[in-house]
Amino acid sequence: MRRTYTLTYARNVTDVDDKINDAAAAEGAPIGVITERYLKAFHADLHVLGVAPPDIEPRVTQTIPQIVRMIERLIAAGHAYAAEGHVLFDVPKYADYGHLSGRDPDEMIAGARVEVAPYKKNPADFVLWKPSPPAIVGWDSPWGRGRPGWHIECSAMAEAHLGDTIDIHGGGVDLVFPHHENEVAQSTCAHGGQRFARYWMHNGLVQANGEKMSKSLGNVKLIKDLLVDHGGETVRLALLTAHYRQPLDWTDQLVRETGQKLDRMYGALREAGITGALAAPPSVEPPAAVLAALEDDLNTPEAVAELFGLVRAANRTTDASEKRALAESLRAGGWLLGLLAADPVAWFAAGKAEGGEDAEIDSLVAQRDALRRDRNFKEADRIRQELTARGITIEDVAGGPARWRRTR
RNA sequence: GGCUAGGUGGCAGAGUGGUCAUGCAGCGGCCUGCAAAGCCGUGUACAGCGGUUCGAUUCCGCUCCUAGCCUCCA
Repeated sequence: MRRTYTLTYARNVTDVDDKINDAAAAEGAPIGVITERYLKAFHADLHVLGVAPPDIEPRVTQTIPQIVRMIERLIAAGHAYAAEGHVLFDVPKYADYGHLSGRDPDEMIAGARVEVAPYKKNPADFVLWKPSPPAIVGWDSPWGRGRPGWHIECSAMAEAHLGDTIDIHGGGVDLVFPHHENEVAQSTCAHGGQRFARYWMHNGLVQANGEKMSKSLGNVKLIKDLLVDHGGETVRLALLTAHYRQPLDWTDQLVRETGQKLDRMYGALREAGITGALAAPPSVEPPAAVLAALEDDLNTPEAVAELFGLVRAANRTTDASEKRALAESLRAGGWLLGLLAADPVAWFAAGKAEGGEDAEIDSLVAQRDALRRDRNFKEADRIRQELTARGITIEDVAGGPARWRRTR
């Protein structure tokens, strides 16, 4: 996006809610200790995945005055009301409620299953501010000591940092209702009917072996656990396998095939003589087809397919300079996707250790090279068989020492 | 039950009103001492039933199935 637009990327952090409060109470620590810990881990994981950091990362606890002021405006405009220390958004007063998520407010009210709090004028009304008992974190407000409800914080942070209207709002599909619906309602009503977001990008969810990841099912995959077994680049490409709006089923097969894909790409770079890691944007222009795929609603599967077109072209040509040019184009395309920046030789050496078993394998491969030079193929093949059985694939190189890698 | 998004070749996964996705796996060939890697070739794939059209996987309707949300979790 930055190729075409001046971009400000903001990512809100909700660093106070009832789950955090519960965790803090359980540990006897202030909420800041809990949120700081998880935020750090979150940042570390994203860094390994090659996710670009936001320009600004506002936090709820630093936005309380703006939240209070926004609630005051909503009350003044007749879109919210205070009751028993709570402030609630008056849903029926906002005619477009339900538009984003395609829901009919009347039906939702009729189908409300949850017990309706007595202070609500309408079952669909949601909390903007709620009172905090002394044991729970709270801030002074015109309605007494309390804390923000879920939803208002995002409206207030967006307003404080990006203005009344933002261009693109992202988030998981699971947040469309109620969170984003409520955000639209609050922001639109606080801004005299001004449009809140021009575009919404809702990403599909990652599933695990065909079922939803959830704590209650106990099948949640943490990024840091995935990274123990696989490189960040492999996890990243695996996540880019499906279009962002589609759900993605996380399986062992997916990860294995993703490793094979990267082997194929890095193999083409290596054969073309590309060396070293790429630390800064490449000077070569990215392939137009890759750029076009990404600019078309972020079609990453299409972009990756275009990358493979370059792989094949580079592998096919026997002209060294053409091969090199295609490989550099491939790498420039990979850069747009946050891929292929590693040193190609190092890629295939990843996971190899000095000494130990790997030193022994090195030695066996060298022995086999010598046997092949003596045309003692019987003995050379015996060593290869032994290594194959140990999960090692050998690639002979004409006029040089053989390469080996662990079989995927 | 309501809403939303989907059902594409063995698997994963794009896309399109009328020749090609792509990757993995399979099969045949080239290369190789033999392999691996790579290259070349190879698949009556578009849930079912109707409709629109000269022509539909692509548009419309219905049916069946799946996932998500409407509730926890994130």
